[in-house]
Amino acid sequence: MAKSNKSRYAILGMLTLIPNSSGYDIKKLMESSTQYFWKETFSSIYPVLQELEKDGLILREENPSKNDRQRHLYSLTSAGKLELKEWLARPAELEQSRNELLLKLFFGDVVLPSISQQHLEEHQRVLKDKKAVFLEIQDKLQLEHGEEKGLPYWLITLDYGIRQVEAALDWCENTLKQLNRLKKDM
Amino acid sequence: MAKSNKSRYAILGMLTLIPNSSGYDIKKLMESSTQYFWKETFSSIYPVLQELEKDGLILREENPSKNDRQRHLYSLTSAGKLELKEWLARPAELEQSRNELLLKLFFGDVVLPSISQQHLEEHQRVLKDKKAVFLEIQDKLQLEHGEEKGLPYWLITLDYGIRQVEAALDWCENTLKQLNRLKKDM
DNA sequence: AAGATCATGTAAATCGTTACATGATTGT
DNA sequence: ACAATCATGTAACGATTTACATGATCTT
Repeated sequence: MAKSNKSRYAILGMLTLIPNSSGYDIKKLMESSTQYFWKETFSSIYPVLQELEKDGLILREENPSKNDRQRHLYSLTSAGKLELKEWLARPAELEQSRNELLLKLFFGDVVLPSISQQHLEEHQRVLKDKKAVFLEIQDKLQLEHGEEKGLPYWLITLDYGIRQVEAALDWCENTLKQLNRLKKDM
Repeated sequence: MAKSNKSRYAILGMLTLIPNSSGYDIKKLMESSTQYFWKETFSSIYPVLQELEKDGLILREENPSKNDRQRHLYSLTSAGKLELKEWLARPAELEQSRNELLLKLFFGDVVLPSISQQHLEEHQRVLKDKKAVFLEIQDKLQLEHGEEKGLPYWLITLDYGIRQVEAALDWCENTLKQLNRLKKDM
């Protein structure tokens, strides 16, 4: 029995969006779509593709066109599509990750407020960039993929990212003000 | 040279909040404070405590009071406090984690909208509970720790959690409406 | 007496990332 | 020619979680 590896489903899913694709293609697609909530490295993609083929969930094209380089092109089998659907129907587990910024702020009392402020300002910059990127993607998606049936779902995940970033930006601003007040009271 | 293990700093930090504490105490404190953005298991805490002691960053109390059980009580050394402060001054790395819910929604087109709705409704329930817990902690912190100098910093990290949860709840509500519209258009 | 929880630790499994290794093809 | 990037993979490492192992103490 194969590992209950979630990379498997991410890869199966990507192959529904771009059938007849290589590991390389899958990586590129993830980079331009799910990157901020799901990504894979080549080191995980290639072994998983081999596994999925062995399990009969995907099929490797035998005869790629002559002038195509040494690309291994895969497509979902019906068993693969079924497995994907079954996973989609199962409840999602939420794994909360560590947040080093919050940990540093939590111990903020141990150092000067200006240190916490610097962390926040840096975070603010990162968030602003992130938001700008999200908004660009939002525009591009609507312009270039307005026809595709998946669009509403892609926009939903983007919207999540935008809202989280906006909330974090509000928090940064508010927190920076608070830290200024703390400084004055010292 | 020891690993650049971030657990080390989390544990050093906890020992500034509750000096003369055991691994068990540290775990309990994390559970009631940093749990939602940072937690450790016993299996990581005990080895790290041994390492930190070996590195001279914490000191194990030699003579715990007679009737205290086999507890190992640790406190920061000045070298430990310095190391903590140095880490606090360094920029925080942000590790974004995977989000299985978003991945499932991203592939929402492959299944019926009602499946995505179910995921969202379940998520909504979890978020509401989480928010309620956060608000309780907020009250409790202000009532029971109103005097402590660390309080503003603890509240800052809580505020982050509350704002993120609220933004996620807004997103859930909005997304559920959208999915209803999608259903009608089918 | 029994169950909860206090208390510390090791071993194994798992998972993901980084480094390594190789080579073809395309664009300038 | 040369750089970029296309393209596929393996090996090693590191970090975290789960399982295992043990036993004391407190509460009812």
